Amino acid sequence: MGATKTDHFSKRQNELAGLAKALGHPARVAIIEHLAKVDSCVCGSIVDKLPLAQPTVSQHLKELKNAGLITGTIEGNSICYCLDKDAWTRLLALLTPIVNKATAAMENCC
Amino acid sequence: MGATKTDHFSKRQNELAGLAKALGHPARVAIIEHLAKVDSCVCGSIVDKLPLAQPTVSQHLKELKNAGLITGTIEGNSICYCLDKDAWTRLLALLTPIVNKATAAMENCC
DNA sequence: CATCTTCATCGTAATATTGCGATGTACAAT
DNA sequence: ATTGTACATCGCAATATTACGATGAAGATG
Repeated sequence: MGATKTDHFSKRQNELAGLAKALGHPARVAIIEHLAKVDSCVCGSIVDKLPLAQPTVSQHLKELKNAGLITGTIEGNSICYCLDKDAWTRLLALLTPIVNKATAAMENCC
Repeated sequence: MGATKTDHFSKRQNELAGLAKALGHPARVAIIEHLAKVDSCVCGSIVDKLPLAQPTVSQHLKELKNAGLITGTIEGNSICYCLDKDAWTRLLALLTPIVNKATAAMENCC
């Protein structure tokens, strides 16, 4: 065992888990926060911002791209990374109802 | 290698990564959604809702508790699980600025 | 063309996660 | 006291993740 039983869960559950999993590493959070701080696309220079070797960063960027949280457009010799609007909107849409329930639940609860 | 270099990143980044990682599995999303749907604490009966064996569910619940997303109170023979208001509020607070930037960035971007 | 820069991929080692059977613990009920 | 129920923990096997050196591919630059 060790493989996640993806097929036993709903599409929605797998979608949220996939997005959350992509965010579930500080290096990837750092990448995302950097893109958010710059407030636009970033061509190159992402490796320099992280305390990790280039292949490792490349791998993290790949996972973020696979999850859909960022896009990468080839820009001459380097690559232009950008936050993906739709994915982040979707993530918030998936989380908000849960957060609402979580904050409301305390009333009639332990 | 293989160990996450937690100490190279900021407290904030590790905090968000930790919360996201806990959500990064469909079984744990399913648990959370169940708690949200019921809209109050749930004593027992969580194992029955998942297509996983009891020790596996117990482990997922433990991770959610460690991340702080849920609380578990001993209630006689069973345990009362509940969404943790503060953690979810915090998660939203960590994500919102990023989402705002993500939705705004498309304007002046690739 | 030769070379540099930028990023991806391969291969591999270390470590973490996932899943479950077996077993343990604690309270409840008879 | 014995049995049952609910959950946790242990131990193991299968798989996934993390990290990086070495190497490869593609455009830029001299």
